Amino acid sequence: MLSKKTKYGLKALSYLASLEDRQPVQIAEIAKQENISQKFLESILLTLRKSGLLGSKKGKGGGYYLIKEPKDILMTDVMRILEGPIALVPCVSLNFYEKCEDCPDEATCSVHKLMLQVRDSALTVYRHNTLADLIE
Amino acid sequence: MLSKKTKYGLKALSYLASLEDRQPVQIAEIAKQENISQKFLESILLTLRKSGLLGSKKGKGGGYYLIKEPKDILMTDVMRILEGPIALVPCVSLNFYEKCEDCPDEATCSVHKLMLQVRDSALTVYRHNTLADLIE
DNA sequence: TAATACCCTATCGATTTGATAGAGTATGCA
DNA sequence: TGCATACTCTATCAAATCGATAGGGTATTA
Repeated sequence: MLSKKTKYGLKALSYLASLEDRQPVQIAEIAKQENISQKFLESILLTLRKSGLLGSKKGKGGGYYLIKEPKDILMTDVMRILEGPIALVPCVSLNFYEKCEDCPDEATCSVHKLMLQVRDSALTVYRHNTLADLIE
Repeated sequence: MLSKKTKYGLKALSYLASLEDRQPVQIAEIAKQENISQKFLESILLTLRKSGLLGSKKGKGGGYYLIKEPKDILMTDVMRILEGPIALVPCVSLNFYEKCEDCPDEATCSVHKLMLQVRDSALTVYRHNTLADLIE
């Protein structure tokens, strides 16, 4: 299941991308437009800023804004920042690899075999979608 | 993330499929061979039996066995039984559909759009894999 | 009839999730 | 300068979920 964090993060990014200019937008505006708890959204936007997808401006007239153009923001990056690993098990993860404790041999593991295919299929989707594609 | 329940369930099914005959196999044997907590596995096998994938025999010489041939057991069915919805959000689920509370319009929702593609890519994988494919 | 092995319910600690509260700090403008 | 604005950060919390375990019940077979 997709976490609310990821869902809200995607919606917030889409909202920013849908605006014509790249002026700072207040948290309150995004929260209201997208039906998101403002405080929760606050922490999500902070994550996105720290990871380099968003910029922020403090004080009056401040807010959050996209640093890159929507067409240059890949879903692979967004998903890894918000949701974490794209793989369903650590032993097939490219960026978060971990060996299974219980599994003696990955090469013959049926779960490994299946999850490798699932990961690749998901990666293909995320690599072919930018933020711009989502708001068309 | 894939739950341990699904992971163990897949391993147990693969173990049964890898055996030559279809005689009942005791929980203890599967648990030992696949490094799974026996009690936990017990509840998983019970789920698989209730859903029709496994049969069981009580008493001495009893155990669990596959009802269908491995090549006739689709991963779509296995995953739905063990893990639940294949979709990452209920609003794109075929078998567990639910409307999002916060989302005013699915047709224009960016999350919906992306998750629809992810679901389809996962479904394609699960539909093209049977239990027999996993143990090759 | 006794041993075996599945059946079922209950419980429990740990973790995660989604949300909230509140104080701190930088900025812009009058 | 001083104040209002709006992001920043930490702490907390209830609820849900997960993985695991315990223990007794019941059907079957040798």
